[in-house]
Amino acid sequence: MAAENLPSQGPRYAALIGLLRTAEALWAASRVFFDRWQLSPSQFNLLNLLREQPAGCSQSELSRQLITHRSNITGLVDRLENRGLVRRDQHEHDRRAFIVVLTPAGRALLAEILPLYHAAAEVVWSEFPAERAAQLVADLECVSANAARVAAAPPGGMTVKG
Amino acid sequence: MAAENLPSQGPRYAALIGLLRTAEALWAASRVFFDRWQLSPSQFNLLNLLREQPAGCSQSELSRQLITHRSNITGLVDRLENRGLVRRDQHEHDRRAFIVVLTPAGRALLAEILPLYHAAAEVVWSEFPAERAAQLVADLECVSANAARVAAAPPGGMTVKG
DNA sequence: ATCAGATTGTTGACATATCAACTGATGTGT
DNA sequence: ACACATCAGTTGATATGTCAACAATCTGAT
Repeated sequence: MAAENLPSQGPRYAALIGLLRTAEALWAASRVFFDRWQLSPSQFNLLNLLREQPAGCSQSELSRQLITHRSNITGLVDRLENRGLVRRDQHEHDRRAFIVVLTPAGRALLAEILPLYHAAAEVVWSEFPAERAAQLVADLECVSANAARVAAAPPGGMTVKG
Repeated sequence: MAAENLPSQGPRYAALIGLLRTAEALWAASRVFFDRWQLSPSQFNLLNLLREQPAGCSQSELSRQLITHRSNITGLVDRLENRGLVRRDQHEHDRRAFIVVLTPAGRALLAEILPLYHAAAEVVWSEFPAERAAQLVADLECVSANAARVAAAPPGGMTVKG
């Protein structure tokens, strides 16, 4: 009974488990951070994306850039619109589409958050020189790309062995 | 209008955004991986945790180890129990609690998954020597701990300035 | 022995995510 | 011009996550 449940079955298995756990912890920390403004990380990401695109964005374009499903954007924009942070404008040439834009209130909220966000980033990386932080992110992107590849085309065959 | 939306407002801000993005991508990749067995990453984590604790686990203990709310475990165990992968046994000394244990079917499913999971871990880390993979995870844990700290006690004061 | 305070698991309300199916509108090929 | 495919957004079903509130049970202090 002690021989069968090896705590770690290889350093790379352990590293992958650890990676997923810390990824989750990071996401949870960002949720705590944004709670002060009753914003979810997803809501912040959407607002921040709109800030970088002052002309606005269709919902489909938002879903592509946020790497999430179209249907997700509906409710996200609904709630942000109800709070007056974004607005749905009619698209000029396409009657199917909306253009989602930041309202002044949304822009003001971001102006309040971003300085604290930048300060938080400094603390988060305080033990790493900027280059090493960039290297860590690059390495993680490499790992993440490998993960996406192997998840889509797994090493044991398409589905189960068959 | 071009001077105001700087694409990156400092390397550490950019690194933090990149970190959260890749963390999300990693989690999404793991979801794709487990889809073949109609398992969510959370369901796999629960099963895998039970594998390491053959005597079973109360739901509260599961929630602590999986870093999630108690109420989450209820539905998670419900669905796994409906599929016959885990079982709720009565706790001997505490009539409030259940002991959740793997069924033989759950153990068999893990035995099918784990070799593929190990193989996937090898591919994911293929460009990194094992030591460097461990270093990356250690660095990420450090960053993640800093993030949790700064999220809970933000640098700009408790709530907003005031 | 009893009562106050924790703890366990469930429930309900809600936010976020997936996917399939649907309505309209746009585009394209013949 | 018409048929067909594609795309935009919404909706409903479901899974996952948060939190607050509740009943039942355990624990400890008096």
